[in-house]
Amino acid sequence: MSIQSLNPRIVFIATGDIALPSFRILLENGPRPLALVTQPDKPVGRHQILSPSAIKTEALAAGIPVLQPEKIGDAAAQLAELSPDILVVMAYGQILRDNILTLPSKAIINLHASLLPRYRGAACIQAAIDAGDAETGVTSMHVVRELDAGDMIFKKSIPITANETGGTLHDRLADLAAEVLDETLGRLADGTALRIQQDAAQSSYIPKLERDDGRLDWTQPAVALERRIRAYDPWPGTFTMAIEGAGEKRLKIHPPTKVMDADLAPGKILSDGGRLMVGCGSGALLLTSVQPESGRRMSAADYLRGRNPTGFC
RNA sequence: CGCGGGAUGGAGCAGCCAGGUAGCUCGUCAGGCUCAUAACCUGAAGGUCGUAGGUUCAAAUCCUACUCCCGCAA
Repeated sequence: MSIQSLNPRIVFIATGDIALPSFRILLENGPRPLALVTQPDKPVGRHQILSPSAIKTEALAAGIPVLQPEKIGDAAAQLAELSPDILVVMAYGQILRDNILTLPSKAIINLHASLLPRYRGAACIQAAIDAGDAETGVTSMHVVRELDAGDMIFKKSIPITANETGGTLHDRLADLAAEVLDETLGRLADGTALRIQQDAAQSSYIPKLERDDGRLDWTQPAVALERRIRAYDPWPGTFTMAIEGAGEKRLKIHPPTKVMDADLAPGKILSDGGRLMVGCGSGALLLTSVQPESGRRMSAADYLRGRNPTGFC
């Protein structure tokens, strides 16, 4: 029995771009969502222009009604009128309360970009790379009050490559999520869906990342820093403070970087022939791409040509 | 109009506050040294100092407007 033939009434709840492929697969293969719930438009970019999420734009283009309540609880009555069978939640950005959890007749499911119970929370993608995991994936689960702690239905994994960044992994997981959603809906429809309790002892929670979390600590081992620089690209990015003369200037560090077997004090710089090497807690890191304050992204060689940093901190 | 930084030969920067011959580190080209070199030495070419106005005897430098780039913030 296919999910399409049952034609459950679905409402899609999402804001982040990672949900786009999943939303599209419903538009293409059905069941067509009755509505999209997404966060209110927010001021975005350098000029703080009010902008809709990409998924809202797609929904409108497809003729799907869009709801943008300040708090999703405010829209409970409106959603109840749609009498949904299944709510699909992904990267929405608000905690769902009981008045929403009890709405659908069949299930409220969430797609999460990690192999639960590892990496519950917002920064799950970065966490997998940062930890040096060999693989990660997408898990579908039933939504409960505790964040990302519901019973799991289905999961699919993919390997993390050696030069994986948060950005590339985000995109791959977005596509994977669409497959997981399709499979999950199918299993729910034909009654083969599993319900696997999460082992709380194995769980970990990764809070939302802030800009300042990207500051590199050069006393850490080079291998850990190399992973972090990849994990945090493009969000929140990594940076250090470059000591230039009497002052310090912010310097963004972009991947790729290379771990070197060199004995150099943490934060100390070795530059020769346009190569920029920084000492770490153990080993050193060869930087290839950096971005000074108010400047554009440039090679380490270009950076050294005009600036004269004496160390990083 | 959210806050702030920037635009100077091919690259990255200094010079601007206290206007008066355009500089640094590289790159390019030519020659030299060398078994040889991305190393070293010598020399050369290359810039309407983002655009348009204004002030001035004189503007990269002061004033005004505009264009583009970037950081913060989201």
